[in-house]
Amino acid sequence: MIVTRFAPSPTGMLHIGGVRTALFSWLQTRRLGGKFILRVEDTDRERSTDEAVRVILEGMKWLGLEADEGPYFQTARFPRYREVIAQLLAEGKAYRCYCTKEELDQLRADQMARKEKPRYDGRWRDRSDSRPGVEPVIRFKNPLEGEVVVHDLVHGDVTFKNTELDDLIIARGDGTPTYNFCVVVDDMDMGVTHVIRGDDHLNNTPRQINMFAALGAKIPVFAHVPMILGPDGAKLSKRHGAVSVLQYEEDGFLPDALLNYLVRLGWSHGEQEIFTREEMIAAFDIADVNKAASAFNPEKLLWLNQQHLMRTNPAQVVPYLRAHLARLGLDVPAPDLAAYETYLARIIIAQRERTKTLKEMAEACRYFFGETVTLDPKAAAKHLTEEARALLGEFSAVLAALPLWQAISIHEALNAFAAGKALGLGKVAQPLRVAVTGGTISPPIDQTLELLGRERTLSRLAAACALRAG
RNA sequence: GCUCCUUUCGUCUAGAGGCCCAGGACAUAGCCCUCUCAAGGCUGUAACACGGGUUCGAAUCCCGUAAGGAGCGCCA
Repeated sequence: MIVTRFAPSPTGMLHIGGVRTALFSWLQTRRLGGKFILRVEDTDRERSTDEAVRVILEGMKWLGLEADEGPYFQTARFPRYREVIAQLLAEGKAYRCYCTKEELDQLRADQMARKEKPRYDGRWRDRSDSRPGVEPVIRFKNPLEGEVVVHDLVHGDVTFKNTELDDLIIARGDGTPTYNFCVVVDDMDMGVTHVIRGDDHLNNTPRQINMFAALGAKIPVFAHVPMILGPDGAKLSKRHGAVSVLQYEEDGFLPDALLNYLVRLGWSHGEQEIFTREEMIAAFDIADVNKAASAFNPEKLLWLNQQHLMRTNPAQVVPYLRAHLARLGLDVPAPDLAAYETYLARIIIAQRERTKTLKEMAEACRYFFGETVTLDPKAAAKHLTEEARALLGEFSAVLAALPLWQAISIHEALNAFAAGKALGLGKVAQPLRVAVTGGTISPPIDQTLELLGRERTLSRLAAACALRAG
């Protein structure tokens, strides 16, 4: 069985870069029935925030990337790390280093001056004495020679020389463990078989492999996925894209659309652009992921969101639309909840091909709620002219007499009415639209009227006709 | 500076030596459809970073160069 994990650090907001890594890990386990673990790497207690943890948990839930295990918190595992450190120390695979920060800074500065790669020189590696007044850090004894080969599913084999690696710190002066060490212990303890993470970690991997080896653990398979760049090709920043994943919920995106967009960054399956969750699961393989970073393209996300809006069963969209209507104070369920939701589903069908997000859709739906409607002054001035209002007055009598209140019959009545007046359809439909929706944009007028119902249609027409009458 | 990674239309990508004077998608331009806005359909503009090799033949293999990125922390 394959085991993957998503291990975000709650020092910044979970954004789409992290989400895509999570998605890749999750997908890789779904097809083959593996296990997906969520682990919060919160060892940096200074910079970790509760808010960031909340975003991770809520974001993953919103996206439906539910973990099979966890969330684990590294801060809860400190005793275990201490235990492993003691073991390494006892086995001579780690040692205490009494260097002060000043000493290390000096060492680095000297090396830089000599144009060398800055690294710890191992000066305490073979000492067994101590230095009073200095709380020692614990360093891992990295092999001095040989090579480490990272077998990477996206990059292939990447070779590092051990001479390029130094003895990294695995526990700070205060005894707390550091990232590179915790990851190894966790991945070992949790039986992680596939480490899928951003390629900014590729350089850390050889050290981690050496630690896995020192602990006698099985070395997992790695897959370092490329980063996501901002639309301008620069590193993702707060100005574009590096916002909390929950922002996308607020902006009106469907989780599946966001996931679909992200899965296509660095991965493809023939010429297919639109994937349901199930299709992604069936087609995805981490080994097919590209090596190069890709830029985030908000337009394509928008397009995909609409595609999903148009293809998803309206009943499934209803709860999402309701959340956005609620934000506008428009979600007032009728006593008959089922009827209300059916009504919303019909609205969704009418609106989905002209709105790209749920937020837009909710805003475009204002005139479907409430009795009256506010007229857009410009639209009214242009379309509700005196003769237009006369037409509307006449036509409303036709509507009032219509035996069946259905789009088809409304459509026929409208056609006949316009033909009778020798007018183009637009000459009647557009004033009608303005009178009844307040603006110039809506679904086809027959559908709009059907959804509005006869009562509201007639009262709004009457209101429009009464407008500045005389 | 050193080590590692990356490089096909503006963007996401297809392409694993001849099927490619490079295909699809978003965006963009034009046309069609049309009661508005859309959606949809059709057509167009647009790319193999550069330089050397290898080969009958290279986007695909090799070597350089350039440009980006990452790591080199008692951050994760």
